[in-house]
Amino acid sequence: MSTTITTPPPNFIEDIIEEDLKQNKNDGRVHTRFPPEPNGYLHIGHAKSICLNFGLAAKYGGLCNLRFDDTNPTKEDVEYVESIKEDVRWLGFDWDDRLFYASDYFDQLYEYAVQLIKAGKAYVCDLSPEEIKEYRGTLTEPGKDSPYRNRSVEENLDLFERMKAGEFPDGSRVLRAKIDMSSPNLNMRDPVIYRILRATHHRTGDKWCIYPMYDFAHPISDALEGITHSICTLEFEDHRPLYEWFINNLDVPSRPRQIEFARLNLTYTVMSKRKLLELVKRGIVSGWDDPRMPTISGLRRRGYTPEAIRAFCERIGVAKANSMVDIALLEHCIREDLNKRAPRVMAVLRPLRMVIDNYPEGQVEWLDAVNNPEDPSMGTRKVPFSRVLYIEQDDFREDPPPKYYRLAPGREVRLRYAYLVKCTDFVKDEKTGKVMEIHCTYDPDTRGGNTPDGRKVKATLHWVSAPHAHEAEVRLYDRLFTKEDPGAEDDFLACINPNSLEVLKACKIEPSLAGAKPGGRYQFERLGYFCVDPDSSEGRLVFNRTVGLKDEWAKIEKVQGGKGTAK
RNA sequence: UGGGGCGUAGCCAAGCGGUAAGGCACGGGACUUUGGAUCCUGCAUGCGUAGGUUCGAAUCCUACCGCCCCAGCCA
Repeated sequence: MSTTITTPPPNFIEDIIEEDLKQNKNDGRVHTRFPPEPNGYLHIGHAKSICLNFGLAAKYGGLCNLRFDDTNPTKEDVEYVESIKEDVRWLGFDWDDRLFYASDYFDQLYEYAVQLIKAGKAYVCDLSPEEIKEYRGTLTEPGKDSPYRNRSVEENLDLFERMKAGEFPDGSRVLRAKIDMSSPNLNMRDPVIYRILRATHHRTGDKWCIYPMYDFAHPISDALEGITHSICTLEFEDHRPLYEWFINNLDVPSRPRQIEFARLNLTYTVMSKRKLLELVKRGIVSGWDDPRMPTISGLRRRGYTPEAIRAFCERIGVAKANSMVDIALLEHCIREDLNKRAPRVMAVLRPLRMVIDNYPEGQVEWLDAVNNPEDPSMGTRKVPFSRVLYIEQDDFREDPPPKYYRLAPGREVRLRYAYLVKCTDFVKDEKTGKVMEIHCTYDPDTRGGNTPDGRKVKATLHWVSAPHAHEAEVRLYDRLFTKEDPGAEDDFLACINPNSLEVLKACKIEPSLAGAKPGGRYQFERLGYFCVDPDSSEGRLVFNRTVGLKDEWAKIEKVQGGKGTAK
């Protein structure tokens, strides 16, 4: 029962595809595409779309293209295309030789525009941007025809040719589709399909000074690639009639169908590229790959796995209702994955010195520790034990609150894989009142943590042998925003969490970690999952906390209204 | 007060006329050398509201209510 593979519930897009397949539309082909604009880094919301598009293709034995929607050179950059390719690949998807760019089709797009003009279905309009807006009408009032709407085919052809040739200044003229200025759908009120824009394109350089609009380029690009199901987000629903208008009025090689689904929203973060860019530009985060960012590169650096992200995308489902997914689900997915795969290791984040008074000075024992109790094939390792250790400050209380069953004066606990120790004394700094050191005695009969007499202890603590410990820096992350839906605030920057990053510089880690490589993921026992940050250097490792372990005590403490140093 | 969508538990989400899947979260318990993991267990007489059709309605019909999107030469 626990091993049943949970198949994701069918979604409405699969229903549509299966119906199309049944009717043998598109000769039974399924061909999707993921069409990012290279104007920012990919985020978890894009991951949903990527998993959907590539997943659908895989499920139905079809193909999925990667196509950059690069029709606006003023906002796009190669930096972004490179990062996008890397992220899609990292997520585990492969577009084989089907890497395309809308800019690949600029020549054909131009010819299609000419085709429209010749059919009397497009015209060059000299209205200024402000005038076009006025003529468009409002939500409740129809627009009115442009005075240039009835130019002759010849004049339009000539003008459009000259637009291309660079004879007119930016913004002075546009090419418009001639549809219906009184349509209740604003997108159908003679939409602009080409504008004059002197900008260097990251791929076509200065070859063009006119660029097609999304609404024109997208359906044609889809058709040229033989896309069968063109999946996009809800805000394009109103554009579907226009998408279909181009498909129906142009001599294109195939007839793709647009389907819309609800984009992903996650609690306690923002997903708009504009807002993410702002966080980067203002230096609120260290970059697009800051581990607090919901970007793919941020999640990767944070220690998330592609498997966890894919599992998440599968569980959230695909539907048309706007929704906001609890970030706890994402955290659940990474814990679930790492629990099975991450080697366990002991690390002390906030060290407290423990001296075992009856343990022989200078003696060292190398004890066996299990690498992953979830997976015996991962084997065991040796960890050094000695007279002086570090334990977590939070694992000792001078006055233990109710339900606290870690170390306290007179109490006995187990040191994981080592011995049972009893606290006999502790040293306090007179000025600060802070506990500086604790003294214990150990029971030699409990080697390995076993109790031959059947004696029970309520707590098992992690520890690191002081003389053998390596030092490391650990970065603890918390949610970037204090509000569930920062995007809904007047100023999303006003609810930035000032404590979203805490850097601990003097952490103690067990020596087996010495050779850890950037990207390596571990469970620090009892603390959480951590991964080695690229900032690590030869002798000094830097770890990012991916996610904490579930923490029963933290819950208890919270309802007790306790202080607690952790978190 | 134009058009396009969407309303099933705290959050996602199945359900397609035969009597409300699943996951997350949350609560209870078992087990435990991680207060982890795992395992049991509880959690919508109810599907935005009100009517109607039907032996039977979350599913069909009508009306109403609420939320989202659209007036870029952005995508």
